Amino acid sequence: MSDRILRLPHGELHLPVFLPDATLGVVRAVDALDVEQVGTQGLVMNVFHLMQKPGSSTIHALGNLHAMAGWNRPIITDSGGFQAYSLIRQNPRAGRISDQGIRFKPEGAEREFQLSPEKSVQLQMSYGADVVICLDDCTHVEDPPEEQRLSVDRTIKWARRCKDEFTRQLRQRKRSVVEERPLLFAVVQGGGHLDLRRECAEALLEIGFDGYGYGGWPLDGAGHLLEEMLRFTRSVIPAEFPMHALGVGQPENVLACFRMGYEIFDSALPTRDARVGRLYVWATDPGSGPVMFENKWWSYLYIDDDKHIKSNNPISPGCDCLTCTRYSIGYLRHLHKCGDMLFFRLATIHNLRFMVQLMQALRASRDAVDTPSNDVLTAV
RNA sequence: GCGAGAGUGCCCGAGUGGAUCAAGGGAGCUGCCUGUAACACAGCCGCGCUUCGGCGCACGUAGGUUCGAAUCCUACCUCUCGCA
Repeated sequence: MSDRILRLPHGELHLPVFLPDATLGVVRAVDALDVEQVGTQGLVMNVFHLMQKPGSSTIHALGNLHAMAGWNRPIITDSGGFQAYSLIRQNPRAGRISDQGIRFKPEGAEREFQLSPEKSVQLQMSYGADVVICLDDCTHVEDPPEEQRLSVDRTIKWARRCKDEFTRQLRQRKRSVVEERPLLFAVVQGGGHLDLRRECAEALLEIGFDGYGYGGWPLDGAGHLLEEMLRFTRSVIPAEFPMHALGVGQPENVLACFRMGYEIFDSALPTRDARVGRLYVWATDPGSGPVMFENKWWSYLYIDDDKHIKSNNPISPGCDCLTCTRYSIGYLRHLHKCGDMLFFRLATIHNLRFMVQLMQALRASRDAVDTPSNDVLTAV
């Protein structure tokens, strides 16, 4: 079986991999053991949120991200570029982005925060992240060309500063510590412009990173995946580098991105969908044979639908998760309708299990066409 | 039993004679949700008809006054507080 593996300080990531978003240091509604038992390999956390809540000194006092969250497998930390961008896009008075970095004061916050490329890297490393992501200057596809230009220039400059800070931090580490170093990923911006995407990707490759991410909002106004842009960007980055489709988590979109060569995914969608009662269902039990991705291979189950009131079936036939092996759709619907918190946990466990199974199925589908080889991705 | 007060849509609650549909919350329902969302946002939200323009019935119940009543009057029912 061919296996593409990312070796990290806290373990390996077998690619492709989906990492649930534990933005604030927790996958909402579930505990670390739930996440682990479902087969999740790693989590994505976010410095933008964590530096505010609970704050860096508290995180350090609690033994850093892994100890704090009771999670001893890999953690990728996001730089905060996207979140700052989203915040400021929604409310221009909430912050400002300049060449120096980002200053922001979220509503309700006591003080102003600031993030620079250097600071983002310092924080991520000090928190004990396994993969550090460069601070990027995010845009929306529909933003004007001038802004895309500016975003690309800034993202490249910031990436260089992140790399410098990253190597500086590594050098300062004591030699006696024989732990594996974290990886550093850069993010390719460029909005909807092929030339800018290429320019950004090539400049980042020149600087040299362990992996790359597709940056910017990955969907168009109608919610469709920006396939052309994603495919093109992946094609510019050599195949030996893993690529992270940041924020892509809808199963269909994950499949599409995987086929383009993306192997790392993170999103709040599967867990959020779970919380609002939108559950993922396999058309056929993935444990009973290879998944045929050609047809309608999965569907949504809306737990509130009246037709489920007396359903004694599990959410997804054959699913081996705690929720499906133990509880019926009818009971889960009841839990949701009466607002019991248990629903959030059970639903989240199921959707996360679905994503793990999806990754296994994607890996199997690759094995069916690839020549067997062991391919361990090495650091630059 | 006596005295005082109160009964408004699923819940809370404004409204004390008149303009269009009983204000406004909450709950509920629909939609939205992809590197922030148990949030926020948008729509619906008394009942019955409808040729989709409307029509009829609803403010504890039943009568009454009035051109017109959730609003005023009478009786009854129910609840709350106080006194026995």
